[in-house]
Amino acid sequence: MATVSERRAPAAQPLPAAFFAREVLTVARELIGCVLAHGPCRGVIVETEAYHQSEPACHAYIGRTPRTATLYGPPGRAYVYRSYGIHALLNAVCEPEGVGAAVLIRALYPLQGIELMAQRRRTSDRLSLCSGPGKLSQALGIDLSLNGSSLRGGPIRIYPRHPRFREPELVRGPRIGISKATELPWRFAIANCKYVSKPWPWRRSFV
DNA sequence: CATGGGATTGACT
DNA sequence: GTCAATCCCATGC
Repeated sequence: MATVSERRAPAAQPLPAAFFAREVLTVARELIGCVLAHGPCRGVIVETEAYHQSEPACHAYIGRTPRTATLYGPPGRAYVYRSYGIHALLNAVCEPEGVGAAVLIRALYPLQGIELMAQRRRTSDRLSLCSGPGKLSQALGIDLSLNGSSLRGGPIRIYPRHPRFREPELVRGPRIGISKATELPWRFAIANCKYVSKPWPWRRSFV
């Protein structure tokens, strides 16, 4: 008879840089269900958006500047920037080095470190702990100093979806909070998930 | 050097 | 539904 330790899956390694070096839309889709960790806090990624230098909603659209240097750098690093003067938004840099592209992590299903998250967010409502890009950064303690850090060997890590969790059913739609390239359906989320930043007003479309 | 625009959120009408 | 908070950085003079 198999023991518990034999039955348990081996400890997962963070996603390799090669995972992020692919097309940003592919990475945005496949990051759904993966686990984001910082310190004692962990959560399942339930919502993402893709950004690419070829479209004007992406910061990298203007070319390489001090601000966008991280976006054009090697894949598998964190691009963290300040939004509206208040919030730190976390992205995963994608595509080969030299291409400006990233996936914005927009919402998590909290797994571990929930008490600390609640303390930082000043709420105990689990649904609103990480249901937005600014919220999840606050909950996990992610700030601008982590811009450029590795998502594999740095303080922030992203782990693959646990094998015993089945592949999530996804929905897809236009990105939120942007004024340019609003027609692109580059937002992804787990279908019917209550932990996303905003519900899907449109009819469900499967990926 | 001055200005303006946000990949958001929470409080309020 | 409206709106302000607040800061980094790109742009233009």
